[in-house]
Amino acid sequence: MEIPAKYNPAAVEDKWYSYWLKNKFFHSEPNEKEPYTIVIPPPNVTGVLHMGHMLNNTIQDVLVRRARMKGKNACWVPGTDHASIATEAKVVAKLKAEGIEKSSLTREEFLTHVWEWKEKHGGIILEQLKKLGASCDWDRTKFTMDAPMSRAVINTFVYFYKKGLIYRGVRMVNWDPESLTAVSDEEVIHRETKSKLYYLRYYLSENGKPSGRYIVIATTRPETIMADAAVCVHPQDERYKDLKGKKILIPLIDKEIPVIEDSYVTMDFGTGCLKVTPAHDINDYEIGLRHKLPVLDIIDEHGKLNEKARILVGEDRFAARKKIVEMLRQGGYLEKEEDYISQVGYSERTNAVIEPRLSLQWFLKMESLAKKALEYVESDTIRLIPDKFKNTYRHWMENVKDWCISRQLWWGQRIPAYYLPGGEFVVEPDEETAIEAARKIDPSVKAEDLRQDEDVLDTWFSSWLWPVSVFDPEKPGFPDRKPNRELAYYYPTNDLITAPEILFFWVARMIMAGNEFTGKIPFENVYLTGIVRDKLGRKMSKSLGNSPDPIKLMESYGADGVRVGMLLCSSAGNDILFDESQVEQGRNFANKIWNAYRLVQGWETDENEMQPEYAALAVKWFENRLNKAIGQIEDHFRKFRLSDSLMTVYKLFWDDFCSWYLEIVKPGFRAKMDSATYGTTVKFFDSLLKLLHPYMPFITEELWQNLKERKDGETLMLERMPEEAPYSEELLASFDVAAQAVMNIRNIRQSKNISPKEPLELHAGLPYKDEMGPIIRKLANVSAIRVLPKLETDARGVNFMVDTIEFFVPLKNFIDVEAEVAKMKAEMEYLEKFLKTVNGKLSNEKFVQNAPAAVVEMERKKKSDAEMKIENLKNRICILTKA
RNA sequence: GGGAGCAUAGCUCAGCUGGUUUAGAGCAUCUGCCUUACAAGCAGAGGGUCAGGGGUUCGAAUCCCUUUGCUCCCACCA
Repeated sequence: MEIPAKYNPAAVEDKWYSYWLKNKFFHSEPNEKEPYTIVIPPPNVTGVLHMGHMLNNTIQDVLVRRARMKGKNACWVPGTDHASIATEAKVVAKLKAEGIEKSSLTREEFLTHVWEWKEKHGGIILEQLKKLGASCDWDRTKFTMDAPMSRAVINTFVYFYKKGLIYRGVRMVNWDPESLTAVSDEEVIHRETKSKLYYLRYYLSENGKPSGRYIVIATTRPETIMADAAVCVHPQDERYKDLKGKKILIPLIDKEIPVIEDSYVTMDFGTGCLKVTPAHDINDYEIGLRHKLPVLDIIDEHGKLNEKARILVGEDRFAARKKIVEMLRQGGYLEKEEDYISQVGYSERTNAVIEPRLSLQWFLKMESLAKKALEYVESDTIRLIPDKFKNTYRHWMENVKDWCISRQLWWGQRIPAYYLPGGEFVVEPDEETAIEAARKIDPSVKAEDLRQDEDVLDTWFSSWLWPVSVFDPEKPGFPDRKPNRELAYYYPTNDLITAPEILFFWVARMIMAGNEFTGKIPFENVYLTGIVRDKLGRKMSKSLGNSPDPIKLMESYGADGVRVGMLLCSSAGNDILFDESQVEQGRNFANKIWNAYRLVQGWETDENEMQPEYAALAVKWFENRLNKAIGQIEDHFRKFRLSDSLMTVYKLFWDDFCSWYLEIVKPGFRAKMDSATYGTTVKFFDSLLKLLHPYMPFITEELWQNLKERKDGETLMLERMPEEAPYSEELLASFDVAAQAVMNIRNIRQSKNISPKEPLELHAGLPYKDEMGPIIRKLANVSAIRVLPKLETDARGVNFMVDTIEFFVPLKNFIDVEAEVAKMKAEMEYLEKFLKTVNGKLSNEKFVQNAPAAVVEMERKKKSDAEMKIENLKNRICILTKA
């Protein structure tokens, strides 16, 4: 059968993926084997695949496939996250485009729309992962809002509430006026933003009327002055000593406020006077608490001024800022304005400027949870890879603040707090138990009197249960409950592959929840991938349009090619600068494998043919080479050096197998191959396909299926990975000498214009052992190798050295003596310099005394080798110049 | 403002406990080749003051200090 010269991934990938699915090769059930478990970091249910997912999931798939081939019961649990803010925002936008306002819908109506959207778009990303070859156990696919998963969330809320760790309180929260919800500290991104610092005159009050005297206050937020509760100066500030106990009037509205003293104020910033606005600034709020100042909230949930502001009511905060500046200017209150760069908080989800806002929220106390979570990482019970993230992890855990877990959204798990008409509330997993509990407070309460909290829980409050709840959703919330069979078998999971940006959002919290409910860690290793950037180092984003479409990429380069491209440039924790040329390299590698297969399968064998000597030697050498590489690969995996492991296989296949092994055993034109060599070659190919499979599942399955007759239901996926075996370093070294000789002879042919078809003779000096002679003869077309105790050279031929072995290739014609001598002189110069540094070391008594014996010995060998080489060159130059 | 990390070939990175390192790989570049598996290939070649400076040491890309330049994390001095 004619095989095309180029590998066509499209013809192969879908075929094998459905074969794997059909045979349920990805499916795992608890059994007597050792488990290997990964839970996927659940992507947003409405998301589409981006390059970050590609990297992340390729790594997971490599680890899972490899574990499976090492005989473990590998289980990779896939799923999606309901992502409350992101999903709700998307659906709100979609409804708006259809002319429907969220506010016109009831909660139930809105949720129906979201579920519809989820059914339609949810899972696109999972389908895309299949294109990548991800060997997830799809039968286990979970969604964070599946009924059992949601119940787990509710149960944990009730658990922590009853444990006293969840409380409700009025706090300054980060308010997102776009999505109309509070967000956690971690979801606020601070960016330097150009703004202005306004210097305003606040007049001293004389019986409620402005006196002639004023003080100047610097502010970036003049639109909040109506909410000022005081003016604050530093107690030690001499300039304002006489203001003590005085009253000040807020400009424009002439409201009287006190002057207070607090050491929070920095004397040398601005004017040393601070306006205190407890409702709209976190620090001011704290000052307000210390001085018992009234809190006047003048900005509503949309970021507009409300009627309490008295002026500019209904204006957006930014419009109001412009307008009030104008009013202040006209009123003579504006002393000056300066350009100013300040750190402004933006919502991670909507990019709206965060408004500090007082509101009633639910919080989880973190201190006790964080303690244990820190210990696990500090003691390396959980390993972070790379471990430089331990520092940031520690810093966060030591400075952890209570977690605001309520969100003013509808999409998510609704907080199971039920309010009685009297204002009291109970926290219970469902309405029935809530009524029972409520009746203990007020026996007359009826079911319809209870009102459930309107808010839902932060998405991370559900995803922190993920490694537990995907196996046993009944367990979270009940630490004493016996784990089910699945949890007992698969948990703790082995490796977690995720991005460092969610180390705190997610990883740390999974450790907390895992420990709380199972008493165990959720995973052993956390491999933190870098951010995928474009080749200019910019983060890939939709707005920049610098992110390639992963699906298109796979269509043009093949999934295997893309996987290889991603892996080659990704070391743990480093950002990866993505460039299509890397993917091209992956595709080229797939093509190389394809063509090696074409070569091997095209060979015809002859039972009666004897195995040539060169083939026997090549087999012996490659066996050793393979074993060495397997050891190196094992080592790389132990250290999570995935790109190095791939590079090792890459070179093993391309350089050692294709460029050397196959070239040696390749029979002459139209000749047949002996069946022993053929059989071994197929065996080697088989081993290589196994080593390659975790990185390149599709092409390897395709070739493995064709390499021999296979039965239906057989798969490379479940074959055993070749195992480490001893090898001989001497044998490999001996081959290297031969390989060097071959390369030198090829070089000579090229520079002297001698056809590869013309046989040459080779003379070798004494340290040479002719173990690999047949290989040199075959690859370099050498008719005979003469090993001579004393090499005799003349101007009719070229010499070269491999290590300290001298070779000579006699030629028919005289050579260009001048050029040859020049080359050797350059070589000699290099060696003499080298010798000088070595001699420098050896003549240094302190070195000889202090350095380890082995190091000194090494230097001595360097010295004698260099001396010997120089001697050889001298002789040769002497012979050539005399002749 | 505080903390952490990084800086090695044109690019992406190795270099692990200081000693086969006058520093390696892959890609890219250049020069030959459409040689009967592969031009998505083959055979060669060039390319580096290990960011700058100082120190420790017999010995430094590696350890310490410092300068510069990037990156990240934390922190709302209005």
